[in-house]
Amino acid sequence: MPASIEDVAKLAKVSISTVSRVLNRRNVVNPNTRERVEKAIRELGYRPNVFARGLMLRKSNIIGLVLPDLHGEFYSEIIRGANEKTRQLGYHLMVSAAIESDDSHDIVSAVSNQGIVDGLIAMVSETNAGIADAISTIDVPLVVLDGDVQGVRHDCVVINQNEGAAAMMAHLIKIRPGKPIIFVGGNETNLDTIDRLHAYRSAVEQAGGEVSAGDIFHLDYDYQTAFDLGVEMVGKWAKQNASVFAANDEMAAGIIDAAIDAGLSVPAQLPVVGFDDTRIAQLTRPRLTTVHVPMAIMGAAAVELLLQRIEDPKRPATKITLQSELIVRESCGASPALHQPILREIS
Amino acid sequence: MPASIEDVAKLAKVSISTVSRVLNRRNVVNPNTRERVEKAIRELGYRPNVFARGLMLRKSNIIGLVLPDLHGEFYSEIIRGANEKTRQLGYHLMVSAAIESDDSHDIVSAVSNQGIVDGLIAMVSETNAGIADAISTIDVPLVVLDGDVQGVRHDCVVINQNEGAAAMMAHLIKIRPGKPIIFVGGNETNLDTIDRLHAYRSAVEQAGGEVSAGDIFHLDYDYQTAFDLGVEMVGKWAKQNASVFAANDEMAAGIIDAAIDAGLSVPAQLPVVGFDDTRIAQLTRPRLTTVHVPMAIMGAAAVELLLQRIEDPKRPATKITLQSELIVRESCGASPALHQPILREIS
DNA sequence: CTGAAAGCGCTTACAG
DNA sequence: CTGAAAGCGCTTACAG
Repeated sequence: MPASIEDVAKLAKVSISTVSRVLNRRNVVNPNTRERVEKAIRELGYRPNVFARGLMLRKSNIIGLVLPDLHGEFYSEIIRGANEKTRQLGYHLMVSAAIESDDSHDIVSAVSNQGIVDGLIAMVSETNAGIADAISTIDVPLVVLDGDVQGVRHDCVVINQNEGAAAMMAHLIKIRPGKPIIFVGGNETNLDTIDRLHAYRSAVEQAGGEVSAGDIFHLDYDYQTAFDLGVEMVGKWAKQNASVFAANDEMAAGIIDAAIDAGLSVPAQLPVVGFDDTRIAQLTRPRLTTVHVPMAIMGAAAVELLLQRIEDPKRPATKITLQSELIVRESCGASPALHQPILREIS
Repeated sequence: MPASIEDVAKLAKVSISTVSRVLNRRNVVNPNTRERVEKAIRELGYRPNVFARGLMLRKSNIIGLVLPDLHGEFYSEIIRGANEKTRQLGYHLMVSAAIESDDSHDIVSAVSNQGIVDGLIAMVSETNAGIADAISTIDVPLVVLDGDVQGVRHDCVVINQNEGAAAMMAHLIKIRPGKPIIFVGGNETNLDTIDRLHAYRSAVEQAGGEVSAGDIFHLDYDYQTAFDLGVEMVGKWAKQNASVFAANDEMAAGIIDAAIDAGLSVPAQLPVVGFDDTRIAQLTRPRLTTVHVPMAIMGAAAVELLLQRIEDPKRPATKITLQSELIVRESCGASPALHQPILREIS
């Protein structure tokens, strides 16, 4: 049984009020008294009981992070950024992600309904996700990542994907003017895919082209399915002098590998670009031209925002927009030197 | 202000004792009464206060997971496995990882000293880490991942790396009998590297070879440093008809890329193999021959073990050993068909 | 500057 | 089967 505040009080021959005061550095405690108390605390190895404290203060110093998934670098980078900021600011991080067996409601309640977190960061990556409903029922400060939830007042941090995606499209169009660009996205209801596809359409139309349904594919962000698609399509795409714009790096890698297996040279016969700028982007050969998305920073920014909200519950809702950035490597067929001028043109 | 147990009691016209009883499904409560109470609970949207409950029960249903780092797939897979099992068993997961600014003591205390977790899973990956000291001071049930901590009674789950590493070495020796094998490890104090290097030495000696200091390199598990080393050494290694045994997939990828950039063909002129079987292993060309390490399972097993210990504090300390497994792909120069016979020989 | 006392929201013997 | 009461370990007015 660990020492309680009463044990400390007895040892230091003061009341528990005084012990509590030195703990919370409130009103000035007499230096001598304080020293006695501190000595007792040390001797007893006393640490305040979090539950008793939480009961009074209604604060746990724990924030929750709810993710739709835990596969891949994308999410782990968010956790990494959130962990760092959380620790720096003296909080703790409770992480929860969807598992196969649960509907999205469970995920949120798993971390929030217990009432133990002081606030919640939730990533909403699907438009149709019940997670949005679930979120709308929670009653702690909330920061939404990536998406938006109707009907709840909340802060959010999003990535301006449009910017990076538009730069990428401009880049591809510049390299192969008038040639088709294939879009390989994730699920149709996935918010990131929606954003990136939107940028794709705009760019194609703006360039005077026409968006063809046959140029758009919806997969699942995985290497293997993209590889399989590539096996089937890569020859045809090369014949059209097309380029491939994949909505994440893994799918780009899959398509590149399929192309190479088919004896095509990337980028010469088929430029392929990705999105996210994960580690994978530097491991493929050719190295991936992609769009950098600051995932760890997103996690950290969310934590900061949330803690500000916890401190001041009625500050105006804030939206932080992080910029994405075109990273030109080898898989698009343009030397990095080409990069600057192009960027300038579209800005 | 959320509803309290008293609000429920009033609405249902019973005492708080009765409300508490229906909540905890203790002694049979009269069905009629129970129904009244449950109705009140529903109407009020009542949820028990975790802090008050924790104060009485001394239980938070939160377990802590302390990791040395959060970069890369290795750790994220552990989190994924732990998250799944934790949720299945009705617990919550608090994650904490080292950040640059702290000494290892901070990491552990960040999650355990608050006294809020019911138990702790800690990964110890360095022999010299102060984290071991820090861990020895904690007073909740503990499961150690990968390493071992002196002087504390604890359960642990480890990977039998020796098995996979030995199989890999036998495989390499079989392919190029009598030729040198280069070992590229992580830090010298890293437990995984120590294990893998040990298997390396044994295998070389057992094959009648001699371990040469010049064949052993200690890097940092990163792609880039391995690539740099490769740039420098790859030609020499190829001339010696050597093979390269890297202690993780990323470094193997770095060396492969360096070899290819140098105009060498992998595996024909330089077989290179990895360790861990992360996603990267399937993205490299040639695909990596590597050793599969069940990371997610390790995370899940640790959670299970911890919860068993929490339930029964005096059960004997248990050690779970998970097997690693040689995965033959392309980068070693042996067709998978060769795989089975070789495995049989060494077993 | 310090102490006695109330109260946070629960659980759990103890009576009835 | 149900209620009154004590107690978990804190914080915080309120007096002094």
